[in-house]
Amino acid sequence: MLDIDLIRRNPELVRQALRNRGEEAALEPILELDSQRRLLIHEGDQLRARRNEVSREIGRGGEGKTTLIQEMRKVGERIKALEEAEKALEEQLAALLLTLPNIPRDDVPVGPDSSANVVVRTWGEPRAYDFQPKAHWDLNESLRIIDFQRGAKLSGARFYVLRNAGARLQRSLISWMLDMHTREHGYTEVYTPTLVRREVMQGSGNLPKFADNLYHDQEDDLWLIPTAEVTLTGLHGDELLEPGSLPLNYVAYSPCFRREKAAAGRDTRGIKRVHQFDKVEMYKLVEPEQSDQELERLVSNAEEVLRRLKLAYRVVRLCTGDLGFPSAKSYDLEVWAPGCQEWLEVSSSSNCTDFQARRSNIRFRREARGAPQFVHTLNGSGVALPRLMIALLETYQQADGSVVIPEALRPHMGMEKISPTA
RNA sequence: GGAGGGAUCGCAUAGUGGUCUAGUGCGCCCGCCUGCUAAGCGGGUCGGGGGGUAACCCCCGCAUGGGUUCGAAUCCCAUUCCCUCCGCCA
Repeated sequence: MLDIDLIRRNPELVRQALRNRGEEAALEPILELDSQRRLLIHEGDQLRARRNEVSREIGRGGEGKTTLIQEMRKVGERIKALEEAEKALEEQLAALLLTLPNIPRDDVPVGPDSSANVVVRTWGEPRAYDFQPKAHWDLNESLRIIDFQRGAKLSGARFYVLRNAGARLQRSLISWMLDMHTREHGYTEVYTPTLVRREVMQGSGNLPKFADNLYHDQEDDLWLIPTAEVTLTGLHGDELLEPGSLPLNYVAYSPCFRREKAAAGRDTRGIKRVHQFDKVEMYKLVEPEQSDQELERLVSNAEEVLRRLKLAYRVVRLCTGDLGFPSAKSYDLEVWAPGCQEWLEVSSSSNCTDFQARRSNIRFRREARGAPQFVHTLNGSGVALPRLMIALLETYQQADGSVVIPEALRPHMGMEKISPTA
């Protein structure tokens, strides 16, 4: 949510910022509703002040009570009418404000779409092969650790079953990443619900605009999270954090659910794009001055996962047109998958500034007597599992169809190699 | 799913229609005093919104939403959450 005060004071700045994202925002209706709203508030406040005063007078038993009571009955009716009108305006205003995305940071390259993204660095060399590396779905023909048929039998297209070393690999990666982020990077591990109330989904920015991509239980109006970012945003919702509580650094493992309606027909082979996947998510709540530098740290924490697995990757700075709805600045990590010959997005780290904090009402106080202020929130995958596993399987495949487990993961995995099964 | 109890300022509590402009204690902040600390003394201490150049003024908020009333923390209705017990259950 954008600051209504900013829109009021500097609509041109907001308009241009959103235009850079490819969004033509209609700010006039917002400004119009806002000024109407303030007129109503003003009149209502004055009438309430008068009623309070007169009621006190009546209580003291002054003369002319009956006329005053008559008069106040009228005033009460007017107040009620004003309150109803005010409520309606506020709902309309909120509905409009909730559809505006965040304003990009100044150093975000301006561009229309992913073609204008900038590769800021690459790490590692893609391995050289003396055979033709296979895509993971072909590798899987002999490994048989991903069961697509039975996934579809259970739940339909874009669902899969992991078995044997496949399931074990995923579990090891989760635990290994959580250990790294908690023990070495200073994050606190949390485990959150996977179903959330509507307001929580709205707080992170997924509702109202992206209902299409979410699974929803109608009976209880609960929503399946597409990422733990949702619950980590809501975690401190409606809280006023005491001085000294920031920064807060969280890491959470969770399943993620996405309907992927917009990508129907794309990436249908393998496990690159699925309806349910697991992810380890990092999340920070920080003071506003810290958020830019914290984003760099967050990215580097995510990179560490790939470095230790010795996977070739690149860091991409997203341009204005490619930013996610709540993000002011984002980096993606893309890992090289030699089988499908593709850079796979395994992580996206964003500085959401005060956008989610406003929607979720997360504030802090600098000093004991200080005025409350919105925190800045950041999120970054650390990292998403299916694509990480694609990269691992494809990168470490051998000519005989086996896959060598990278050194760093062996203690957790308890094996050195995944071999084809009969 | 059933029965009962509860939700007031950071914490603890007072408050059962107008003197509540929500009191008191603890905690916290600022002073004073004092070798230091503690104690003591004095003052202050919530959030949101509106108006005003400002000093400041006003409105709203006692879980949430409605209702009754000139006036609601207080009365009525509904909902949510927490606790206890019963039933069911990984």
